[in-house]
Amino acid sequence: MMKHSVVIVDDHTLLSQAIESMVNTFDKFKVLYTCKNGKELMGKFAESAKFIPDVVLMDINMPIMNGIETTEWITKNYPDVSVMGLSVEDEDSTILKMLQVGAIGYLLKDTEKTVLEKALVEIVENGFYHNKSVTNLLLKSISGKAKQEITFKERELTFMKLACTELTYKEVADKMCLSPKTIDGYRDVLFTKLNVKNRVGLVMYAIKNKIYTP
Amino acid sequence: MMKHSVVIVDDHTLLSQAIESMVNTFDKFKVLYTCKNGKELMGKFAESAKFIPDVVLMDINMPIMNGIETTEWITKNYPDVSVMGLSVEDEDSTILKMLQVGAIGYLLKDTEKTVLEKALVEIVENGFYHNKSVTNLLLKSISGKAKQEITFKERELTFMKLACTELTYKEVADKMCLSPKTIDGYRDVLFTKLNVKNRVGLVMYAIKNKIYTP
DNA sequence: ATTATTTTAGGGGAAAACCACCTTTTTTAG
DNA sequence: CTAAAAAAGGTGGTTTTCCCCTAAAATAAT
Repeated sequence: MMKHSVVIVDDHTLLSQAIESMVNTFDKFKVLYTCKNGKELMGKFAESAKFIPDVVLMDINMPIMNGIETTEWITKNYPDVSVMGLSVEDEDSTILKMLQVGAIGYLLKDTEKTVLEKALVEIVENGFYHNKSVTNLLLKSISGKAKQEITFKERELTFMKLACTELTYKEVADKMCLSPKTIDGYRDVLFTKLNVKNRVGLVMYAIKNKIYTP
Repeated sequence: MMKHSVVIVDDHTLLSQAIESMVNTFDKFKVLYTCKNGKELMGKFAESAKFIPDVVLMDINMPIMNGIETTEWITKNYPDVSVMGLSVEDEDSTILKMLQVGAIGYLLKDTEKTVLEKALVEIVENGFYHNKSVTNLLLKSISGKAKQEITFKERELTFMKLACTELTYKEVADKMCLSPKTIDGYRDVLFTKLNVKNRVGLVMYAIKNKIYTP
């Protein structure tokens, strides 16, 4: 029997190679190659049809081109390739986003070896894999409990980043070449929009949502 | 030839099992078992002498009992066991701390498979492994450039954590059953000690140093 | 061209945060 | 037992933040 081909995308070389070793112990699967980011994967795909696998195991947190963008690109241009998300974080919004852009399954990094194998088998045989947490998440999402996206204007993002520093609002206004009163306005809008009470709340929101990275 | 035994400690099951698969492909090494945290490892060591390996591959960021504490315990009680740190983060202070408590080497998670194998070989043959970044770090440390530890009292830590919330200092004082003026004092001491100008600076310090986790 | 809408800006006031300096109590160490 | 250090509390003041409300200017839509 022909083994199914797998490609692993993860910026941590050791991890991707370790997962490679593991996948290679599975009966029905073999690793074609590994990549450090989405860009590298795009290059491979373009290079030759031989480099297009059955399944991609995709880490979410990568520099250069992250898992979500890359997954979107794959499912759009190579709909026959199944993408499975792989991440240490189990934030609802991240998982949902992956599924929205076409990932066919999602695994947290602290799952058992056998679970990964079963997931891979299900993907190539049934075309999908959902573990319980994803199912629960989907249910939550459908029943409308998953919070809707909050979007920000460019200026608001700039302001938020500066609010995460030791600058006073007056100094922030200087940096942005605006009147302090305008900054006052941005702050008030964001406080309402994000439902926070003060600057610390704003800072926490920015960090939790990766608008500002400490 | 007898293979050297390796134990992997990492809270992410998939990763530890993946690394297990990889190590098992090395000629001279085989994995005895894997653990999810330091506590589990202590249990194993106590259970039977058969569970004491030649080398421990230790992740730093773990719940329950972290890599540093665990390493300290191992080197103190089982000096014949070599511990090698393994982490995604390359913060100077973390690596130094690992070496201080007796780790015999340190690898970032984005190293090549062959590097890991070479490191393991060096450890069992020469008794140590140092890659270039660790060497540089040691040089920096010796030349006194590595910043000295700042320590905190229990109260200060509690205060810092509460300062990272949307509570006002008055509310923080209530929570800690202290006068607002005492809180004022804590704040002033910390501002000076950490060289920050305002509450946002304090919050950032707490997050960067994992005193508060968002 | 005339509405909307968004962006920017401002006044005034209350609360919170910040800062410098001082006193008392409790702990710790010699 | 006592000197020193650390912790806790206090005065009084300045600056910053926060919040309500209004409005000109720029942009987009009809």
